[in-house]
Amino acid sequence: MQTHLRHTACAQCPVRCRCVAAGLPPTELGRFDNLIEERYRIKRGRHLFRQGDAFQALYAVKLGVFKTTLCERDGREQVTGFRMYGEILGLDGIVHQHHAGNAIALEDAVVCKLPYLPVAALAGEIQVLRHRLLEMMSDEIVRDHRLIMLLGSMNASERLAVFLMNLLERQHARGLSTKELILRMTRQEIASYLGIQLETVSRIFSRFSQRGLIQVNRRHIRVIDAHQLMRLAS
Amino acid sequence: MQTHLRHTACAQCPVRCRCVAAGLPPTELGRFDNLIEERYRIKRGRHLFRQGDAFQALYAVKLGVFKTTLCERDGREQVTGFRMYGEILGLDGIVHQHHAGNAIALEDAVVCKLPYLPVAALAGEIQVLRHRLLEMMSDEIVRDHRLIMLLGSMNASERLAVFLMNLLERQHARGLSTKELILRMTRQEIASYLGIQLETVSRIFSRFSQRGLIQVNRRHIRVIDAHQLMRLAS
DNA sequence: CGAGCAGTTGACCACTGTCAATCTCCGTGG
DNA sequence: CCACGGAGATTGACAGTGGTCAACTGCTCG
Repeated sequence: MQTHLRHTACAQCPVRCRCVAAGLPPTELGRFDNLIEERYRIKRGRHLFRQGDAFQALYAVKLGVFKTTLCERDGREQVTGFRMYGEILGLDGIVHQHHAGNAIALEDAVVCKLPYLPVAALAGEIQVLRHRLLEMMSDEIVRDHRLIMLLGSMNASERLAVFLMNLLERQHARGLSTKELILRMTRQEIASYLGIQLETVSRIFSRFSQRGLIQVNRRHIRVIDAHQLMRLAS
Repeated sequence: MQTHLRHTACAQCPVRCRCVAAGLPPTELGRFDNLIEERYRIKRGRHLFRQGDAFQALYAVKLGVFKTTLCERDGREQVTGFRMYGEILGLDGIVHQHHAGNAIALEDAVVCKLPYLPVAALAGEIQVLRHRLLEMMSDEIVRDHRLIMLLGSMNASERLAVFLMNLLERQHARGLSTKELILRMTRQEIASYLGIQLETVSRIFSRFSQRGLIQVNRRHIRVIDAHQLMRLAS
């Protein structure tokens, strides 16, 4: 499932500013770094962890994109989020010591394993780390609430517009294009995330395209009228 | 908006076992207790805090029920949760130092104000408190994910069945009746929370009633066939 | 090069939303 | 004490968004 990677110091990590280690002064960064035993390469389509697995660590995405999902007894799968580099996976495992959902790589990915107990212990000593940890959890809660609002009160077009704007925003924050999008997920996965059917996703992409808001070619999206799209996302 | 209350020690608090202070040994409970300057009485319908307010503290519900909501620019309001005693409000304010949503009392309520920075500082020293804090945030994330699953993949009847079972569960955990429910919220608030219309809530209550699953009298629900209801909630 | 998965599009219809009328409490004030 | 007003809840009629089923296309990858 996973391939080991040679250790690379946090100090050299290009996504440190988004990670749990953000803001740590050099001396303490070293202590944090020592806790990270392993970095993994996860192949596209493989699980980083599964619902019900014993919880041992949080994971920081260094490269690639993951989807997080929940499975019902009856087999229905709900996508609860997409995580790209600099974001954290596994926060929902802390309460019950078991992962509450799945994390699956949408493309070949690399993660750092942050063993929970040692990190939490270090957070006792280092104030910056402690606040950062609480901040990241709070951030996840805020994002979840926004998704709840989307699912609870928007129609299909609004949902898709919000979804696109959100991806563009995250690309922008990472210094990437704000016009071009390469979707890492299938229509099915987008649909599940947005609480609609895959056919509806497809139809609305087509409608947006006809109205001159975007150009669609399978996973490749080019934004033509960002302003109009923003208005739709209200 | 708020009325001050005389200080009551955490050691005597009947809901301590559910609070952030759960599991603290007596000596350290005193230190925690010292941080809590104030306890408030909130009248029904009043805000505990508003979206955008500066974030200073978390709040533990001692008595009563709150709804948490998010407001859109266009005035749409989405209910994101209901909190009863022993639960925590305000965790979404930590990231941006501003409350990300509203908290409104559905009946006369009492809360303890837990000033964030002092509590976080104490969490640096007391391991139990630190873990408890992280646990409660993780718990909120898990609950949000379950709501996302409900909103993303269930039909209206399933949503209402899950809602009822969830309330019953929480009552059970608190030693209250598992057959009788007094709803503290309006049909409109239930509807918003479940991502449907209030008329749909009303219709499905009627349908459940006709099928002999429950008896409905406005805010008063009596469960007749819990097993069947559970099955619906799948 | 072929199989199979991903995506698009059409036809049809059901669930739920919308609008409106009515009913039932409950609190307030004459 | 009763009448009145208003908010909350129920119910009906109708309409529309989005779900379902099915056919078809075109990548992509082994």
